[in-house]
Order: sequence, then C-alpha cells, then structure tokens
Amino acid sequence: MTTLTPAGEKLLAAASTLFYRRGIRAVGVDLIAETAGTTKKTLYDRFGSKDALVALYLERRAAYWQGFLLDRMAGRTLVEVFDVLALWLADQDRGCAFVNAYAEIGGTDHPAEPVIRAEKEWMRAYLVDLARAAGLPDRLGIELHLLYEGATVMATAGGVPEAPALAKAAAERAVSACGSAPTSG
Amino acid sequence: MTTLTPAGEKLLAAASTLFYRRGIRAVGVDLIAETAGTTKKTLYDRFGSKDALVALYLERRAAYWQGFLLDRMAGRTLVEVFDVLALWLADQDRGCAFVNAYAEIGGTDHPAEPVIRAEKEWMRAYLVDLARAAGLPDRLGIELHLLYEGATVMATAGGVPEAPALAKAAAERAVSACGSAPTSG
DNA sequence: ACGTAACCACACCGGTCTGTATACTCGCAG
DNA sequence: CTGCGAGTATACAGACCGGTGTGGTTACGT
Repeated sequence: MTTLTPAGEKLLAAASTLFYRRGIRAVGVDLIAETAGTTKKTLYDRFGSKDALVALYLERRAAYWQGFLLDRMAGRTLVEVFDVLALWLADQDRGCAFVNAYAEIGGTDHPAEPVIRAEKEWMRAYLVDLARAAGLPDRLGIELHLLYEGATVMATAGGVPEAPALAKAAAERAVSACGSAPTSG
Repeated sequence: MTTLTPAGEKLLAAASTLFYRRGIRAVGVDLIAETAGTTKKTLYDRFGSKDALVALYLERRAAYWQGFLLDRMAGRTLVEVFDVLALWLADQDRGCAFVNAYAEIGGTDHPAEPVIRAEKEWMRAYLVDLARAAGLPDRLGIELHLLYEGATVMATAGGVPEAPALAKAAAERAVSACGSAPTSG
C-alpha cells in the first residue's frame, strides 16, 4: 500500500486498465503517460522502470481482488466463492490478470513473478482455511482452488461463461461427498 | 496439416519454439527468420503475416498435443489423463500455449482466437466422451476438464508442480462419488 | 530451352520501444 | 528567501517493430 503522489496514482490507474485490457507488452510507456494526462518523465521519476510499474500494478490488483472477495463472502458459505467469481468475471472480461501476466513474463527474472506466485498461494490458502473452518479436509480446499482456476480459464479463453456455475456444482458434490464419508481421505 | 516448403517448415518450427518459450509479442519476425536460418522475405512469402504464422503455430501445437494425449491414453482409464498431463508438463514448462496466447491476443480479432477456443472445446469434448464411455454422466467429464485446466495453471503460474497429481486425486473421488450414487445428478 | 517456384542477401520504410536529458514552473517548509 | 520535491513540456538516443522491394541464384517440370 505504497503512498504515491497524485500524478503517480494517475499513472498507476491508467497503466492498470491498459495492462489488463491489452496486455503488458502491447502497452508502451508513452501511451500510459498520455492516458494518465502526464508525462513519461514523471513515470520514470516515480516508478524507475516499466517492470517496476508492472509489479506494482499486480500488487494493487491482488489487494483489490482480495478486498472484493472478502467483502462479498461475508456471511456466505464455502462453495459460494464461485458466485463471487462469476460476479467478478462479469466485469473483468479478460480473465485472470496474474495468469495473463505470467504468460508474458514467466520464466524470466521479472520483478512481478513473485507477485503472481503470491497471489495464487493466497487464494489457495484462503480456500483451505475456509474448508478447515467448515470442518472439511484441507484437500477439499485445494480441490476447490483447482476448480476455481479452471473455471476462470474456461470462462475467458474457453468462451464458456457458465464455467463458474459448473464449478460450483462440482464443488457442491465434492463437499457432500466429504460429508457422507468425512474421514475417508 | 498444410504442406509447407522446407524453408517454411524451418520457419514454423523456429517460431513455435520461440513463441512458446518467450511469448508472441516478445518475438520479432527478424529473430524467427534468423533462428530458422532463412530470411524475413521467405517468411512473408510463405505465411503472409506474423498473425497468420501465430495461428498456424497454435494449430500445429493443438494437433501435436492431441496426438500425444491419444497415444499415451491408449489402454488407460479416464482419470489417468492427469498422469499424461504431468508427463507433458515435465517438458512443456511454460504452461498452456493456448491460455498464454489468449492472454496476449484475447479480445482482438486475431486469426488465432478461434484456434484457441477450438482447442479448449476439443479437450472438453474428449473428456466428456471418455466419461460417457465409462458409463459416467457428462457433467463428470466437464468437471474433470475444469480440474485439468486448473492443474495446468497451478503447475506453471502457481509454481505447484504436484498440481496434476492433486487433480487426479480429486478426479478419483469425483468418479467414486458418481459410482456410489450414479443417478443423483 | 523456357518458365516458374523457392530461396537467399540485403536494403529500406514509417513507426514504436524503453529510457534519458534539458529546461522550466509551481507550492511549500525551514 | 531560499531550497527542494513534484510537476510539465519536449527533444533525443539507439534499438527494434512488422512489412516491402530489388535483384540474383538454384532446381525442376514441360
């Protein structure tokens, strides 16, 4: 939650929208500065490099998504994460920003790579915690995470908008299978 | 299975490796031509544009993966697709080429977009057919597809190499839950 | 012998890429 | 009133981008 100057915030906001919608390499720093209504000089004064700006974009986005999820999940049950996902994907039509970023920078030593890993690990831990709180085994949280990632991919790249609903149905079956045989794993 | 000239094949082979390892936008046509030991002129004579080359790269890769899968699945059972996936990912360490390509070109009118959709649909249909042949409901095949996509993401962007094995365990539970209550859906 | 497909070598085009430099204005705190 | 951080505007560097054009060299089928 780094504090930025006003021009810095405008740059980060413009970069976030552009990176998500068009991809990282497809967006140049000139376009970011122009969209933000400021200059490239200010961009480099604030962020140092495009790579650092990319890392910050992903950090902010992770925080935003996590806030969105925790807010919408208040008072809801485990499998309803897929309802929240469907809600999220209705606006975010380019899929998972972290998977997309990994597609462009994966395998390099880009500063954003640990941010990507951390976001996936956060989501995994969140679902495992939720399962545990419901008296269900950890492996069920992990399974739900796989369904969650699969649903995100299929809803976007796969062109199957009902994927989150399908994943929810699968998750419900997995949960009830656990309930009827709780110590079988 | 378009027939290409020898130089065309060399170009497509070089492009395939480079696109997969580094991403599409990160690789220029000059580098492709140089890596193939030929010239940019020949590239444009054979393929017309970089976009067309990208589409052909994905078509060939889909055919290669499908051949690999069908070959390794001979005589195996439904859930063993995850073993084949683990085998595949041992070599292909940059994840799903189609998800990665969608991250870079999704939302545009790029000629490769239908190729991406078709590959996801093929895999979905394959798993549904396999489920059906085993006397299991279609929805189980769809569920396994979600687990498959989730496992691919987590094994690469998520940095969890055991993801296919976790997905296989989840798939086995889903299958046995079906067996014990076959007409509950 | 002739046409043609395939290929190579190389130069060129306008544009864009990340990143740096120069020079100036403004508001504010010591 | 002075010094500084933040901002603007603009020009530049050197490389790379996708794509085109010219000219010359093989090899092959008719």
